[in-house]
Amino acid sequence: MANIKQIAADMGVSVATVSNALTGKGRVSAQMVARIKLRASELGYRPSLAGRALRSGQSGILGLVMPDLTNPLFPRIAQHLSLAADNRQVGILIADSRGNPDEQTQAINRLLDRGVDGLLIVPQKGTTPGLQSVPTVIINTASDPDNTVSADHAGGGKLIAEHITALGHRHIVILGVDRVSEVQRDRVEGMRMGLVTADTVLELWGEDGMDQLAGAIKNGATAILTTSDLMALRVQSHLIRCGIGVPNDVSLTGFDDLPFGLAMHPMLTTVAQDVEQIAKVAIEHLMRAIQGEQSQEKNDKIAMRLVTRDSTSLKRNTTSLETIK
Amino acid sequence: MANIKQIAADMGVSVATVSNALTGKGRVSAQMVARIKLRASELGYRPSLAGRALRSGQSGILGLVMPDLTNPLFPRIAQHLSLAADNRQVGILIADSRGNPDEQTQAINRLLDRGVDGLLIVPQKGTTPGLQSVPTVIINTASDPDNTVSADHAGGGKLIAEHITALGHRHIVILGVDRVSEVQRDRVEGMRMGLVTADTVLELWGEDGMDQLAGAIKNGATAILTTSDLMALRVQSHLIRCGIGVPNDVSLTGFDDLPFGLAMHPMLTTVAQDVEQIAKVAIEHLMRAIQGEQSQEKNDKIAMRLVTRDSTSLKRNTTSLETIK
DNA sequence: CCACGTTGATTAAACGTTTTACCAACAGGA
DNA sequence: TCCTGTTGGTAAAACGTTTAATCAACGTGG
Repeated sequence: MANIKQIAADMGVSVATVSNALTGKGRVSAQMVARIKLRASELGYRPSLAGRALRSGQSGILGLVMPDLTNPLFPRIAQHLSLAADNRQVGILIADSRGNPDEQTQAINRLLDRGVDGLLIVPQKGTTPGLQSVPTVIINTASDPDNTVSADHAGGGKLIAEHITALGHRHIVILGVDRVSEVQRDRVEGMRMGLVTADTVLELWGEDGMDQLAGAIKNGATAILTTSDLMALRVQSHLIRCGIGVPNDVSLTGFDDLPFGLAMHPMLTTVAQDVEQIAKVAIEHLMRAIQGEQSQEKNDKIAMRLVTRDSTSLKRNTTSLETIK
Repeated sequence: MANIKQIAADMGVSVATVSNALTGKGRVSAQMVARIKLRASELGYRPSLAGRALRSGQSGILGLVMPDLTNPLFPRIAQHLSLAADNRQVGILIADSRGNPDEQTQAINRLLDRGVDGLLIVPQKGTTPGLQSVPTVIINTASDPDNTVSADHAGGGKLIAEHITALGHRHIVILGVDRVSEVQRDRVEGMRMGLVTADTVLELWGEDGMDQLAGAIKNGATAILTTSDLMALRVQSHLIRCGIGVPNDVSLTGFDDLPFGLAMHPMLTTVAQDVEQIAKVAIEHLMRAIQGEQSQEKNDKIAMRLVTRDSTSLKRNTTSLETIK
């Protein structure tokens, strides 16, 4: 627990000189800088962030507000945010908004109480946190007005739709999880853009949609595009029970590239968010805003990446189902 | 940005009195306390954590060190830790050890630099972080020497093994993921304890083990106990290809109760960690240690919970496989 | 020789809080 | 009346850092 005063006394020099030497500001002779730095590291000196924060008015800490754990991207985003923050010598304080908009604002307030310099918010489904007293970046909500960075969900939908049409499929089912989610709607929107060359596109939602699947396939659908890997897993289980094979009878895709997609058989074709890039850009924007520089582009969409695996294949001319018929 | 000095000036009173009134220490008349509290809330006063930290030497912040994202419990633990921390008015600063023991010590150092009052560490597989300069609690590693709180992995294994023997199964396969992981070994250990009444127990590990599965079943095994839900999913996919039905021909269990277990068909029987309790106990221990009280029990095992779903069933006298044979 | 710019370092204030020591006023008991 | 204890409050220091203002010393050009 060596402090600046001890180093100063130890070397017969003033505290200001030590501070200047260590931070590189002010005017100190080169050799004095060297001697001070040496002695400081010998003593294992660690500047007190509290002292610095008090003086500078900046805590060097960002607040991260995360929704409930239904978002399976949480750990990866947090991990990469933490990495990006480390590179810039700032810390990340987490808060949990527990699925509830009220808790979300409370979480934000707790972080503000702690004096964070800025906020990273992954908002609750459908909510748009208002303007805060510190610079803020919204993560991963599609069509938000203000400073937001997000995966290009629509682009991802288009990507996977183009993949499926390139394989020759012309009768497609889109299966969404939840209509209220803006993200889900964006994904579906993108899929439709990529399906302009398709003959029929059937859009289904949720549990009910699932039940109509077998019928749709009997009517000629050869590909199912879901808006979530979890949904894709459920569809696959469902199809097996109906005696429908993936990808032989019907191609199936997910969304988000969750780890279990690799454990499925066949392994799931899906589309992945570039969480690393999202985190990097988010921190960049936020730090720029904190340093008072206005960022030119208020809205940033990070491209998604197609992950081609085994659950999609070329459209066959005669499927086993047709022979059954 | 009202501070204590402004409130003091505003009310014609000294800063010490304001501080005493707001913190409840010192001697201030009841009515003065009321007046000061009122005025403070009117002005939207928020105490500066920096000032307080500097004076008290305590930051009110705990550091959380997490391993790479292969641990799917990360978000839930973090979430509940954050909740438990909120209740005690402390913040949680996250750091990522990125799968690498060197990075782990670096992450710890970064947190110490930030002046955290204590550390919560979920260690890398196989590593045991040394004694730190601040109170520390290790989370979720089984047989660690010091202050650790963890799920009772062995107990969980025993639980699921007893479930399977209660269903009448007598020829069991245990399938582990990775022999290096202490957690995995503990789970297997527990399973064996629950299988004392079984006739044959075959212990397999990893990819190779998977390949021997079909053979084992031909030889009469009727239940497969895995040490991870992910593994169970892969096994199920594998068995389907071999024409082996779950649970009709063979019962299957996972470990950890990950979300996708509900999306599988049949839904996966597994065993769940009580992460909420783990988080609560961990924070309790840590706060006690920070406040200088020695906790009596250095090691805490939190019971796991059996989640019975559809992938396990009563042992049939004649399975479809036997009729095939 | 003087005015002056530069270099290297110091002094002191400031950030917001907590806390110890002190003080004034007052009441009660002897 | 004097001693003592209590109550309600204040003054000032302390935590560790940064930084604006100041200063001494030392050439240097005029």
